[in-house]
Amino acid sequence: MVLRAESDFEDAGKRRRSPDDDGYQRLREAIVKGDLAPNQRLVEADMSNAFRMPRAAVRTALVRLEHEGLVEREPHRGARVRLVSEAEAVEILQARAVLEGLAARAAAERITRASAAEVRAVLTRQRAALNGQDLLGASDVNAALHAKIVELSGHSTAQRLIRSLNSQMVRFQYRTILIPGRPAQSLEEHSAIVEAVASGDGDKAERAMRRHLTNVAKALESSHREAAGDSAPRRRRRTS
Amino acid sequence: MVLRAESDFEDAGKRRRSPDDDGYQRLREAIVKGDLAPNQRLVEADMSNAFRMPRAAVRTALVRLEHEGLVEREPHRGARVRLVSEAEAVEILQARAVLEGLAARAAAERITRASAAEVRAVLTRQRAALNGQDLLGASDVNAALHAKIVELSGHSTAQRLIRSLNSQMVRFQYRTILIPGRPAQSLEEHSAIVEAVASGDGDKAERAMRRHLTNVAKALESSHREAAGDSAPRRRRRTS
DNA sequence: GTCGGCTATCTTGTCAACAATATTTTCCAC
DNA sequence: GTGGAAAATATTGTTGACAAGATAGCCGAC
Repeated sequence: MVLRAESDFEDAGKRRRSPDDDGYQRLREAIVKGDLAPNQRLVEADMSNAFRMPRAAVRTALVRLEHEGLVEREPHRGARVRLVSEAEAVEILQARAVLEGLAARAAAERITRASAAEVRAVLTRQRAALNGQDLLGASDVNAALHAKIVELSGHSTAQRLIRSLNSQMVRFQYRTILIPGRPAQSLEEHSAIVEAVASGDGDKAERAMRRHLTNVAKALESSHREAAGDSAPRRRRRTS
Repeated sequence: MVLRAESDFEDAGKRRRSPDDDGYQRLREAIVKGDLAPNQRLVEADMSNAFRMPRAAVRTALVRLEHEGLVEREPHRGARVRLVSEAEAVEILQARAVLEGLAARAAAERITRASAAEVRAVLTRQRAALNGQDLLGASDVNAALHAKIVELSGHSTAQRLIRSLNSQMVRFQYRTILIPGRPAQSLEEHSAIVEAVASGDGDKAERAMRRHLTNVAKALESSHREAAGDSAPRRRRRTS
C-alpha cells in the first residue's frame, strides 16, 4: 500500500481550513478510503473518540458529508455510510460527462503553450504506465489527467461540482479499469481529448470528453451485469 | 407580496425532515428571499433568537448553507451571506445549461402521453402570462417549466445539482426577464424545448435546452454591462 | 500626528450534562 | 409458542457555560 497520501484531486483549491473542518477531511477520507464500510453506522460518540475530536465537530462533519452524498442521516436514528447503487453511479458518470465536457471546452478555449505541454506530459505518463502494465498507476494518472483539464478550465463552478461527484464514485474506482481492453481504449480516448484541448478546439474537446465518460458509464454497466457479487478489494484510487 | 410560499422547485423531493433541518429551510429562505442582504454578517447568537432556534441548529444550518454556496464561513470570524458575482452567475448558468440539457434528453427519452401533456400545459400557461403582460407570473411559470422537465427526467443526480445551482442565482432572477424582447424570445426557446421533449427527441431536446440557457447567460452578461449599478428590488422569483 | 503594541470586547469553538426519541428487550396474556 | 405492550437502553438533539481566537479601539512613544 504505497499510495499517495493525498491525490492531487482531493485538496486542490481548498486552502484556509478551519479547525473542525480538518476533522471533516479526515472523516471523509476514512469513508472514501473505505475504512468505514458502506451502511456502517456512524455513532457520533464513537467517531468522537476514534478520531479524537469533539462530538460537535463530528456532527458538523456528518452534516457536510450528508450534503455531499457520502452519508445518510435520519432524524433521530443517526448517520450511516451511504451505499451508492450502480444505477446511481451511472447517473453520476452521466453528470460528470456533461460537466467535464464543459470543462474540456473551457480548457481548450484558454489553452496556452505551457499548459498544452502540461496535459500532454500527463498523457505521456499514462502511456508509460500502461506499457509497464502498471494498472494502478494508470488509474492514478487517469485521475490526474481529468483533474488537470478541469483545473485548466478555470471553471470553478464546474470544478466544485465535479469534485463532489467524484467522491461518491469511490466504490466503483476499480470496476472499469479491470475490464479487458478497457485501459487501452481509455488511453485512446484520453489521447483524443488531450489533442483537442491542446489544439484549442473547444467543440471537439467537449465531444471527446463526453464520448469518453459515456463509454466509462457503459463499461460500468456491462461489468456490473457480469460480476454481480462484488468482492473487489476496496482501496483508494480513482476511476477514469 | 403575494408570492407562493414555496415554489414547487424548492422542496420537491425533500420529504422526511429532521427538526433542526426545518430551521435550515427557514434560514435558507431568508437568504434566498433577500431578507438577509449580501455580505451581511450572520452572528450565530443573533440568528438563534431571531429565528427562535437553538444555536446548534443555526450552526448546522450555516454549515449546510456554506456547502451550498449561499454563505461564506471563515474559521473564527463567523459567517456572512455570500455575494455571487455576475461572472460566477455566468458560470452557474453554463453548468445549468449542460446539466439541464442532460435532464431534457433524459426526459425526452422516457416521455409518455400523460407527461407530454403536462409540459405542454405549462408552456400554455407561460404563453397566457406573457399575453397578459404578467412578467412576474411568467417568471414563475418559467421556473415551473424547468422544474417540470427536470422532474420528468427522473435523473435524481442532475436534479440535485441543478437545485443547488438555482439557489445561488436568486440575485439575478430579474435581470434577464426585464430585457426588452427577452420574454418573447424565451417563450420561443421554451417552445422548442417542450416540443422536442414531448416528441421524444432526446438529441434535439438537449440542444434546445443548451441553446436556451446559453442565451440566458449571454443576456445576463450584456445586461450587466448596461445596468452596472444594480438597484433592482430583491424579491423571490426564479430566472428562466 | 502617526505608528506600534496592548487591552477590551465580540464571536466562534468546545465541553459536559440533560432531554427527547427511536430501538430493543422483556414479560405477560392468550 | 406467539402477539403485544411496556420498560430498558442506546443515541441523537438541546442547553448553558466556558475557552480560544479575532477584531477594534485605546494609549503611549517617537
